[in-house]
Amino acid sequence: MTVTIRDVARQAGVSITTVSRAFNGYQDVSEETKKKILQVAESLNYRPSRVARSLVLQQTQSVGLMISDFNVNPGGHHFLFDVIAGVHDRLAYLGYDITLVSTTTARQRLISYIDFCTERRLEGVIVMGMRLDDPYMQEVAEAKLPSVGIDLPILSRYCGYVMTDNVNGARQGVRYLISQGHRSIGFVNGHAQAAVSVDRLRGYQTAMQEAGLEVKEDWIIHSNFLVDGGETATRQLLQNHPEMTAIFYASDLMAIGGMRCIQRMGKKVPGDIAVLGYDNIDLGEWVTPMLSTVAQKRYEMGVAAADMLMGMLLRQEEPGGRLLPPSLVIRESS
Amino acid sequence: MTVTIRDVARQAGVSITTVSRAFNGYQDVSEETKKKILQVAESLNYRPSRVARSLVLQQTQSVGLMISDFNVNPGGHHFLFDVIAGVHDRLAYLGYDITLVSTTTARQRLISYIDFCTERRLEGVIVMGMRLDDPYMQEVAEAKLPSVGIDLPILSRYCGYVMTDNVNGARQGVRYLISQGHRSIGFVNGHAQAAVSVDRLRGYQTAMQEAGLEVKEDWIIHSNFLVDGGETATRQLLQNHPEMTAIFYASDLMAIGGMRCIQRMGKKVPGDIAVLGYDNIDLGEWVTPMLSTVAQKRYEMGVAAADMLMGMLLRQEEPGGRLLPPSLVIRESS
DNA sequence: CACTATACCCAAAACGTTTTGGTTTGGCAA
DNA sequence: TTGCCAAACCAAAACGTTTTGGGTATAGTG
Repeated sequence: MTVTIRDVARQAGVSITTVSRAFNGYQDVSEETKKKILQVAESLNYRPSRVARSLVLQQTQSVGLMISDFNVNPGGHHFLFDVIAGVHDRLAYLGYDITLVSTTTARQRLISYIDFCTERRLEGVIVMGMRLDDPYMQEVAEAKLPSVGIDLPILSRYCGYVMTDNVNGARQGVRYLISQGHRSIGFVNGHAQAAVSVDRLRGYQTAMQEAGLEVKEDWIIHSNFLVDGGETATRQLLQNHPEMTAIFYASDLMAIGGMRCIQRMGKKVPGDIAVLGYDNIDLGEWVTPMLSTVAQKRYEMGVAAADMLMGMLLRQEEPGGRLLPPSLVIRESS
Repeated sequence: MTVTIRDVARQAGVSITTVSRAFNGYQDVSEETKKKILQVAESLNYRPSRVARSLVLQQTQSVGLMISDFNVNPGGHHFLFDVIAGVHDRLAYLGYDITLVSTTTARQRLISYIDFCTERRLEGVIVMGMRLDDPYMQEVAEAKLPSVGIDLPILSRYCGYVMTDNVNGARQGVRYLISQGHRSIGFVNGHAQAAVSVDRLRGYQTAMQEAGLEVKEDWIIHSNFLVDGGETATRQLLQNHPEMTAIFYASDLMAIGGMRCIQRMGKKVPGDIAVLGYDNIDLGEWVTPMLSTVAQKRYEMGVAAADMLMGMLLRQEEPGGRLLPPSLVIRESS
């Protein structure tokens, strides 16, 4: 059926050792036989089997890409897609394969994360989209398998992470709003089970305190990162606190929902209420007014995560926590 | 290092044959020894190696997911992410693994699609995001490897496809505009190298002709599926044809760009110009006015593609062309 | 001529499974 | 006793590679 190294060897009149060595660029095979072998291989359409290779080499050159709750992650694509692209490009460039892993049921029975990975002999894993209260969290953190989390600050012997410097991102954002003269600044945060929410909250608090402004608990609302959540949170904020002149959102999606709500209430953005988002998704440029936001480098996060994992795998580097700098992009909404 | 079936066998005092058979649910191993084996395996943390298994079984239980131009596909996430989720969920459910494949350079040298897949012994491939003029197209079509394209109508002995019924989608959409009294209806299509563009154009033409309306060539513009493309195309259309009262777009992104343009020109949607998009991306609900659109079932497309591929693999079914029904969702923009 | 160095090549073992074609054991009927 | 059967187990081959530890010429050197 499939053509093997043995077929090539027979056809070329050499041993399989020689074929193998010819293919792997060893020096102890003459130019002549090498040419012959390559030519025979070509004519037979021979492709070396990675699985046989993996078996004997005891390494698969492949890592898992774990995306939590793939199917029930509305709006997740705005963030995750670019990260995946970054991870993919970097790993593919280094010759590593990517296998998709999910936390959801496979074959109807729940298979443990670590079982899945060791059965496939994955050499490492990149984890994304996971909540802090996800039951798999523990497993990932404790596994003796090199892994790096994206927006998931777990650090251990085998486990590093990459995320945007959310404390500073939020801090810079709020600081900008303050610099524009705002004093009553609301904050619509994401849900508390996202690591980023914790940091962004701290950034907000820090910026307010640094400016000598009081941090009022009921200026802060936890929502869901999505447009509708931003809308309802905004309504609540504005009804209870008419003095508010600016709102900072922990995601662009919520900010877009917020702008919509504000405009529906007959107020102007940024005239009456300034709006600042977080993420810099493509659509921020296309809403009216154009959304100001704290930008995350999503593709670069993927690349950084891949690099960290490769560092562990290839050069036994220690995992760490890598923070990528955010940047402020001011458009029209603030 | 890693614990193998041999370790389990030794520790349990049986042969590796018996361990294997115990694990695979054969009947000729007594309850007692089976219990013993399972217990030993548990205590040793034994996990059978899929790679050894693949080698002897001559099947990997894994398929490729090929995403064309992963990194240079702005806006692609709106469509591709959900499809990927569908493909993933279905295949994971059936116990198949997914390996990411891209058309881009791996290890700096261009590796052929078919080489990539056979080296890894992938059993099939699902291809998405590919243009008709992609150099890989030919290769996919001619490969003796079961594959199904998404929005890529190539049909051969080994190659099927899944797409939305774009002819009817466009036809229904335009028909709706006509039913609302519009007679001068522009069409902003995607680029001609996308299979869907061909079909949507035909749908537009059909609907116009069925209503006895003339199809004017310069009412039709080919653009790029993206917001900015929609914006410029709209400006062009409206400047040259002030009589136009409705525009149909081949993507929601372009429709959103179009609405922005129309509003910038001081006209009202849908009062002056009615707008109808295509895709039903999440943001259509959150622009003002809310976007009317032809909805595609993205997740279901992924599931259908996975199902077709599995049908070929598991039950030797013939590949075919599966068309999923679109549906009209009318909101405020038309 | 004997010895050594070099260039080229190869047999066999190993990787961790599955499966084939057995063997062994004990029980039971004739 | 013998023969037969079923239940429980196993040795060995196979899957397609890589690598180790050689071997055999040929050419060069003293």
